[in-house]
Amino acid sequence: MSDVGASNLTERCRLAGLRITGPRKAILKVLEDSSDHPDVEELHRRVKRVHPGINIATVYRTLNVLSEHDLIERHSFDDGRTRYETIPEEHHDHFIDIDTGEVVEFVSEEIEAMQEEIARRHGFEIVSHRLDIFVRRRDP
Amino acid sequence: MSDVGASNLTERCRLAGLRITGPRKAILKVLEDSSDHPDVEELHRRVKRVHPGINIATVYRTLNVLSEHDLIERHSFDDGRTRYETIPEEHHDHFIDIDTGEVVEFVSEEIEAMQEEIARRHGFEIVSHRLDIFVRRRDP
DNA sequence: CTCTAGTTGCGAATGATTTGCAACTGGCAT
DNA sequence: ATGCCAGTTGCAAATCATTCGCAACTAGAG
Repeated sequence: MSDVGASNLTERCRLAGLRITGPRKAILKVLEDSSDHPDVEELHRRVKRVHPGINIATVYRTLNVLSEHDLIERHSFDDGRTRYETIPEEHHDHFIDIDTGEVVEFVSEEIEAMQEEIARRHGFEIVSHRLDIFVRRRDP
Repeated sequence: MSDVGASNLTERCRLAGLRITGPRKAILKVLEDSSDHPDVEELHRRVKRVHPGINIATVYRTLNVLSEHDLIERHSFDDGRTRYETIPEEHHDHFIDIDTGEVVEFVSEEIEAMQEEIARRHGFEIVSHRLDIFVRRRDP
């Protein structure tokens, strides 16, 4: 019962009609085990540890399929490459430390609520959003 | 006094120590005249109308120089290409209509304030941020 | 007017991501 | 179990956005 989450993403893939192949199992496992926001190259590196033969094109293709099915989330901060994370239980936003590149997640009900409010005023319905705050550590 | 803004960006370039060349004049003019958020290819297209011979590499280089000097702002929504806009008088965030691709700007003091608050709680100092809200028009 | 560091055009190089294609393989239907 | 076949994979080549090397220019300081 410790890795309930493990079957979760795989199960959702199955429900989405995706075939659970060897390479995919490996990719899904790595995604589930990653609590950070790795880019494709890093994911490929991690996946190779459990499924050595895998080609990076497969990683790209799988990530695309997964994100098209809303099973993972794609981010583009500002470093040129795309980064991924599993869809979090509850939505969150990001602090990006511009000195270290570290990513910290946070949630704010108030901000979310205010977004809804503003969107409504503009006649929009929110589909999704992203809030990335670029920060640096306060001088101690 | 109608196009005060026109000499503005050019002037700021001069102050930043940049040489105002023919190609640059053209690029600056296009940037000033653009109220949308064009990508490099689109900017190149527009610049060619006023300075036909210009190479896209020049556009790239100039945009990089400008944004390094904080004279324009670079955005990466989710379509893979980078888009630019002149630095707005006051900061704003974006609604992106996922059906049409249209970008609408908005400001919210409250959200800004709330971000400061949250960052402080996390021991961060905000350098900048971006809030992109992906929306669709409310059914009438 | 001269000189030179900053700029430009061009084409080739890069880096990230996609695609064509032939060989495989899950997993539903026998 | 067994066979079938659309979905998937590996590989290499292709594509896309962006950068770079370099020789030829040119603002604009002196």
